[in-house]
Amino acid sequence: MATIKDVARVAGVSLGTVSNVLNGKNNVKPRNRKRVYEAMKEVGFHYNMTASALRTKTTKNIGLIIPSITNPYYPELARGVEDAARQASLTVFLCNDDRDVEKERGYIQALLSKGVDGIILLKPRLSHDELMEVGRRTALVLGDAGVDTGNDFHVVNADDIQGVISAMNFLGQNGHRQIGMITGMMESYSSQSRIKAYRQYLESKRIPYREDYIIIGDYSWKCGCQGARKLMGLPDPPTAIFAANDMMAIGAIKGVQMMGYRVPEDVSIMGYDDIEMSNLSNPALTTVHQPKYKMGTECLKVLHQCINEGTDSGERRHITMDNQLIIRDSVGMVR
Amino acid sequence: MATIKDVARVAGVSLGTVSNVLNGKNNVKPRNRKRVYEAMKEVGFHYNMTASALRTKTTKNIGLIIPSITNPYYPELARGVEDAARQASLTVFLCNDDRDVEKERGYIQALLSKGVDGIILLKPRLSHDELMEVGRRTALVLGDAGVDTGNDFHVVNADDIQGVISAMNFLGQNGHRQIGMITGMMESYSSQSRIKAYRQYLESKRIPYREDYIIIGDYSWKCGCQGARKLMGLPDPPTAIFAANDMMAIGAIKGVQMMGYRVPEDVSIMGYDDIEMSNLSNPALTTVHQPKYKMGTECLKVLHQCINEGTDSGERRHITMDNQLIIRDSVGMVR
DNA sequence: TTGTAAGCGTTATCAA
DNA sequence: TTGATAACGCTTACAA
Repeated sequence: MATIKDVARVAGVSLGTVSNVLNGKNNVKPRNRKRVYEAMKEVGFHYNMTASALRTKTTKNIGLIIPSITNPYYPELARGVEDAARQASLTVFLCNDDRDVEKERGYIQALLSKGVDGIILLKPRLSHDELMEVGRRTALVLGDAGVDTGNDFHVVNADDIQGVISAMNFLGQNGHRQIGMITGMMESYSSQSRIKAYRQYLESKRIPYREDYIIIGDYSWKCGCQGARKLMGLPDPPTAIFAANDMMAIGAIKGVQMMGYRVPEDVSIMGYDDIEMSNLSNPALTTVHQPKYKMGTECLKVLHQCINEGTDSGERRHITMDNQLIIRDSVGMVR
Repeated sequence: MATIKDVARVAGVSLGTVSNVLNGKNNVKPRNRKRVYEAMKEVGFHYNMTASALRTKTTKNIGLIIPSITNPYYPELARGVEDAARQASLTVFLCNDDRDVEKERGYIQALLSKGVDGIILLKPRLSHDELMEVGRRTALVLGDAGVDTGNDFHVVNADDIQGVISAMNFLGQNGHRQIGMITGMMESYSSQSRIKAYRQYLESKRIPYREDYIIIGDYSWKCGCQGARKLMGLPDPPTAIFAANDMMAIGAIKGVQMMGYRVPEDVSIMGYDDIEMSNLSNPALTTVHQPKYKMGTECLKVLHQCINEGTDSGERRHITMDNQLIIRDSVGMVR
């Protein structure tokens, strides 16, 4: 493998000069610059970023840690960070941690040891202290992180409260007061804030909270299907079902249809996320759009700033992205 | 940042000894090994893989280049390579090339320069020669690659011919002889082989090939929707529609339903891929299952062998994975 | 504007 | 079993 040394020799210039043309410095005589380019071609030179990284302590690599790319929420987000990373000449390591602390820790250690310039960590499970330590070692941006992050981290969140409230409001406007909910896993921060917002809405409308209207789900469509069936099996079933993500909502549609109910004539279904498939369910799903791609680009933008400023510049950015109600066909007036 | 030099000093041993314990060599006295560990803790040592990579010329990083992670075919495949990579202590760079040669080339150059130990490239667009050059510089595994790869590369393919034939056979068994097809983009190798297999089936059954039964699609559900509508608008519409992927098939279901047709009573719809959503369409989609996750793990397995053997060990592996017909509810007997 | 040389943090070779 | 030392391929003072 040819190195800059070979290039220098062939071009009849010094190492430093070759390095300078490689780095686009303008303190090189055109004549020499040309010679260097020719020599590079002649010897078949390939730049070695590892060596550069060792010297400069920057790899132009970043890590993206998400629960799982197979969760339909994440491909778009990942694409967002990737596109923005590409623009910033960064390459991204993709890591799926399955929301498992051990895996998360493992990936972070690996990334750190590989010298990434920064890490975007979604739905972090690590303790505050551990995260602080990571933040000391590299640029760190948290996504979909809990409130307990205080002002210690850069955070990009979707506004779950606002999203849930607008969904509930729309249900309310359609006359629904008996609203069942299928939640996500309760250890998830966003599940908790979604259910909190649900209760908040109920209180504001003086609608009593009913334990039996709550199904704890796991974000899978099967769960949505079963959950909806359980809800509709109640002696006093809800007139609307709000699922904490679209997969479960689509499962819920399937579930109630299997029982012979029509959507939305007999029961309304509201989703959350607005994944591509929501257009395609039958009826098309009314849901809350999360700006997934935008969240990805935003995460990278913050990370990039963070990298350029150095880790320890005082201010921590806190970005909250708005969600938007998407009205399609799965919610109707209460019968 | 503490280095092994600091560790060595504090532990009162030499650099080499520290390196040896770090690399799990057993030629270190237990006593010294213990001292080293203590010293590492004391000085807060963090292993620097960049330095190691420079010296050993192996980064434990690999690249995965796919068209786009937002295409529902790829998350599962990516997860497969990631899981297998994790087991092999490899970290993976994710690159979306949108099937654009320039982007593909750009990513490959970047990965090469970053010293990846290998690259998994799906649906390659580069010329044979360029790919050969890449293969000379790093371990290379091609996925979903055309036939023109000859015996020059390691290749993992799904058996499109067999998959399409079994789908067509099933349609045939249900009495269908007028079968419309919505293809993928024609520059895609797998689109071509799918349509080839379609024609092959027709010939074998002595069914004339009809140009007007072919819609050129782009793998999007919208296209499936429009395509199906066009097909059903024909004076002599098909009794079954075979879409080259599930997204288009689900779009097709939606499209024909909008026209008032029932699936499968009035027209049957067959998909391809078996993405998770196919369970959820209404009716549930009959389709051909592609072992996406398995393809991912298989790609990595081959790459890993390839890395361990060195690039130039003669034999090129060629793996073809079977597809499997999944019978659900969108195909029925011809009326 | 160019050349020289030190150094980034490891691993590997060789001698002790 | 250990220690000293030379790489690995680049960047960056500093000197010329």
